[in-house]
Amino acid sequence: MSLHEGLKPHQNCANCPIHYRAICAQCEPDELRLLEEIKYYRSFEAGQTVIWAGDRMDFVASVVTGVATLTKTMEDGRTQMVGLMLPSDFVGRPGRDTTPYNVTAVTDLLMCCFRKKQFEAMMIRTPHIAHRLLAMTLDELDAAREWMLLLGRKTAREKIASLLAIIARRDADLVAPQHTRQRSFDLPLTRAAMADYLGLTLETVSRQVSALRLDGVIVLKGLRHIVVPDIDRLLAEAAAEDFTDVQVQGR
Amino acid sequence: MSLHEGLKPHQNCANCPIHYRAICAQCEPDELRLLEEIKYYRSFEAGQTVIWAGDRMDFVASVVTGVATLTKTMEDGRTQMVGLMLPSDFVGRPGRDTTPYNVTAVTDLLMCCFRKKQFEAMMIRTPHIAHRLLAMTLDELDAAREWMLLLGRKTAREKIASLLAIIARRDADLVAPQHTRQRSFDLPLTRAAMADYLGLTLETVSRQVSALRLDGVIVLKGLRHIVVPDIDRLLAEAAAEDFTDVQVQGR
DNA sequence: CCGCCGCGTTGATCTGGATCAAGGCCGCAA
DNA sequence: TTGCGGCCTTGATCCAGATCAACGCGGCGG
Repeated sequence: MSLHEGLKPHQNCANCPIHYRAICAQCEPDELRLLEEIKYYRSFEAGQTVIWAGDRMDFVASVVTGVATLTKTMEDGRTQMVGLMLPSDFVGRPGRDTTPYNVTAVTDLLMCCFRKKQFEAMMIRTPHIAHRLLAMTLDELDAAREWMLLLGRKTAREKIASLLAIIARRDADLVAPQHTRQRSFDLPLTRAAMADYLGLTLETVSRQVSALRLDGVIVLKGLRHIVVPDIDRLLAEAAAEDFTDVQVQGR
Repeated sequence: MSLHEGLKPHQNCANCPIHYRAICAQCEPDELRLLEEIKYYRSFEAGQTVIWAGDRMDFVASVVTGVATLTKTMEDGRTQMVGLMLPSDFVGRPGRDTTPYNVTAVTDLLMCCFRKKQFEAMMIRTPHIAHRLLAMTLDELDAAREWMLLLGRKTAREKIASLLAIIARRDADLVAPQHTRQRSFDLPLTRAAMADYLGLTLETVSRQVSALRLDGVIVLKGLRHIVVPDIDRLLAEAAAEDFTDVQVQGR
């Protein structure tokens, strides 16, 4: 699918696939019209870097389609993913002009951007945007803290199961809610990216994915498509007591 | 020091020790007067739980003096600290009525509280508060992401050094800025709490603290008071390239 | 004075995941 | 067709940190 084909359908915010959960979700029609005037789209190919840590960032943006990651890297090369940005997530920080992490497109990526200056001005005029940004930031903070529990205390197997559960859920949210226990989705990450996410090595990721497959928790169709026969089983493997609750009330 | 002695001096927000960096930092005098009317103090003794994960939380609060922790616990008892709240930090989430983590006083603790309902009403009327809360939440998110790097990729020794560096910095911020390389501070956490913070066991914490002491990176005066002869040496041990930058621009 | 308890240290051993190494699969370009 | 590069898997070995265990120290209540 070409990226340019993706552009046209969303010129109008009203048909935008992420409108109901993005930064603009609470905007009134007139506010939306203002946003529509200043927005512009940027697309990135899989693997491209959107912005480097420490660089000047003069825009903020919503992920429209595709997946981006935020990563931190130490001088010696150790890297840790600190954010997985899926459609509707918001990237950038009003009131600061450099990013503290790399932003990378891991799949082809379409972003809805606003010049930071203009966006900041909007924020002051339209409280709905500031309000929505606060709510989204608080959600991100909760997610980051959940992730800290994962990084600090979960086993490799639990980490893998948790990641799969998160992606399965976010994927399910985008389409109709499902009432069966079966889920299936495409894994947007390489083994190396999963390792960076989970604080593991890619070998360990590979081994644990194999183990979950051998134990029947997941079924692989090709390398990247995953079928989960029983989502509850996966959640149990993730040791995620309160996943359902937290995520549901989250957004 | 009795907790009640602590109450009187801050009845007036203007003399409050955390006023310049807490949620109320950007308030105009008239806004401050409104806050002053609805605020109330609560104090907790070291070890007391402020609120349990999942419980209804009908207030939000600033830490005035003392230290509190946010922790998450799995059914099998594994626990991970997900927030270390020092004076001026803000606890609670407007727009949600339960906490997803335990809040515990690790030292004697004084909090400046607001009923959530009233606070939410204030937020709508006074944009300075909403604005400040957004900035503080974004800072928290950055700190959480820094912490994720620590949990996912740092060695035990680096973790300890990082924690000591964070506390040394926050402590230094509260008093006059220091231009010597030497720092000293009281460690407000037990070995077990440090372990929960860092995703380690308390034995490993104990061993690594000893190792840093034997290597001359830190000097212990009693169990809890720590002298850092050369803060740059400690930062190097923490593998914290950008600590200074990030924290300075942070608040 | 004794015994207990909370907190910390230190030692011995074990193990989950890292590291090092080899090879498989697939798409693509020459 | 061959060769190559990206991605993934699997095996062998190693080691940082967990686990299990013992003990030290100071405060406190009997």
